[in-house]
Amino acid sequence: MNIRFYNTLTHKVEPFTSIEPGTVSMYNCGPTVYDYAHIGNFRTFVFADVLRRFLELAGYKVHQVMNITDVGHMTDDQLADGGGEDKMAAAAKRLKESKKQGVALIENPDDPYAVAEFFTKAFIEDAKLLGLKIADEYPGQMPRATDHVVPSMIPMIRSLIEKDHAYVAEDGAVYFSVQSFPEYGKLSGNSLDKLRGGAGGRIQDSHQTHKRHPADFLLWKPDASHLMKWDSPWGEGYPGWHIECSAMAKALLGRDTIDIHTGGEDNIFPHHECEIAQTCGTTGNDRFANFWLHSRFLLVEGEKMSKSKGNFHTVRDVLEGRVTGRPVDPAVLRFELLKGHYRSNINFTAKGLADSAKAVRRLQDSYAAALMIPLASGIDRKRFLNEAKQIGAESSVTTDFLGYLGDDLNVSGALGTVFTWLKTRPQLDSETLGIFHCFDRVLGLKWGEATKGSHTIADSMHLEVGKVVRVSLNSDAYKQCEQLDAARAEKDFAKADAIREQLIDAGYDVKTTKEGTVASKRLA
RNA sequence: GGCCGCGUGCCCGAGUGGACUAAGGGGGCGGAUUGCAAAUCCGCUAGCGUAAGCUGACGUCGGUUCGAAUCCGACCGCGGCCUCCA
Repeated sequence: MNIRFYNTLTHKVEPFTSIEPGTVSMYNCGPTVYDYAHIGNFRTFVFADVLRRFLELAGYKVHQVMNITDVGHMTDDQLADGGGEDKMAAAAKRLKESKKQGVALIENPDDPYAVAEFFTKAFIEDAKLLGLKIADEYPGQMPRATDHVVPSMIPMIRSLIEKDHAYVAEDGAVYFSVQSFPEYGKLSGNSLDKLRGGAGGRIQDSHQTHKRHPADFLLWKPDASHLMKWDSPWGEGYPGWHIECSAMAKALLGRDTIDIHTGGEDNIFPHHECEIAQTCGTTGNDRFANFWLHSRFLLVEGEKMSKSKGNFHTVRDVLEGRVTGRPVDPAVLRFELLKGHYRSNINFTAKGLADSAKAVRRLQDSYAAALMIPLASGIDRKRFLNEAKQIGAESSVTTDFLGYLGDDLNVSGALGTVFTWLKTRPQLDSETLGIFHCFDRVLGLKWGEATKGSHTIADSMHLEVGKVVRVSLNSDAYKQCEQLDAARAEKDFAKADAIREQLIDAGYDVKTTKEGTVASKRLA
């Protein structure tokens, strides 16, 4: 199929082809683990996940790597070139605060490795809830930077020095020399003479004096006082902020040039620019990644997300109901984060979340109905599912869906085909089930699993099954549904309404169908 | 100061030169159904008109074109970057 992506490197939409036919190597800039991940982080991670899933549905084998940044690094915005407070130290401080308040999240907050481990675990939990496939490949495909300092980063730094792309300055630190790499600036559209040093207000003059060029960036900082430190030919210290991705991409993907590299828009400069310089400086190739894809930022209720504005939400805040006052199903948050185009800012709103909940409910109910076919008709379930997958993948509906995704990952357009198709009231057969299956392979809303713990019926699309199907997986709610039906049959409406209220209070959406009452877990 | 992305109807969000008479979702309104709801289904949801139809409308103003939401220019607005940040 034809696939096109907007490539930040070339500033245009280009046809996508992989280096090796049939496989795609992809590196995603991953989380820092000094705190819980927020919804803006996950906007970018969900984007990367949808990209991977799309490529898989399109027939590629995808080698995906997402790093976990667990090296301390400085935290003070004004003191970026060394100095300032260590991020791990800041995280430790926060953990101690919570310990004082009686919540001991971790045994020893002064152990940076323990802090990193704690937030890594939290991240993987969040990632699994939100359906990131890469989380199932942890730790294999999700390397931790601390594991790669000695085997991958130090050799790469040494190689850059040998090839005169890096130098040891008077202060003992190792810097990459941007002037040794003429392509520096190509990705972001910057040029060395136009870059206004310090315009971002984050660098300190005293650290600039040892560099040959103001834009030279740190590869190794000797610093015995740093919380996390390693032995190196340049003294005990820690690696620069950009080297980990270059080193781990090479180590885990096993190639000098990869197909796709992704990240948030803030990574374009300097992070990805520096990665290109480092990798190409080592390999001598002119490309690190053939395609650079960047997602735009998420806004909250139309404004930038910031702690001072009080609109800074972690994934947990949203899921546990601290944002909207009600728990939110992870599938709803995922839908909210993926429904817009990755190259537009998305606006996270309470209303949008409610919209998404409605959409997810419709999809889940419809899919659940299709899943009931073998149950309703007594067909062998496994055989039926396999057959359905095959037929679904060949359907023109699936082709349309893929067509939109192939056009620079147009998820909104693809969702349009989903709902347009649903409107046609598809027959409840193996093709329909197969189409749903294909949709969800990309959307990742776990429709099948979501139906667990709720009741559902096979005719929610008003299709011909000829048999009542009501599944009971949560016995309490199911019993209440039966009691409600009995009360209605006896025309004891007061009792029926009371039971309905109970179910609603317990967090269920209650609907009445010809076949009886159905309660399903409220999504948001 | 420089570089980059975006701006669509009540809201979200596709569309990127002619079939746009702007997909799809949400909300709203009317109807079917219901003990009542919810869900579901049908219709409507810029203005005028009984209607056929006419006129608007894609940040603003210009331009290119037989034809522009779509291309070009300027401007306005939003977002990102100019050494930690998705």
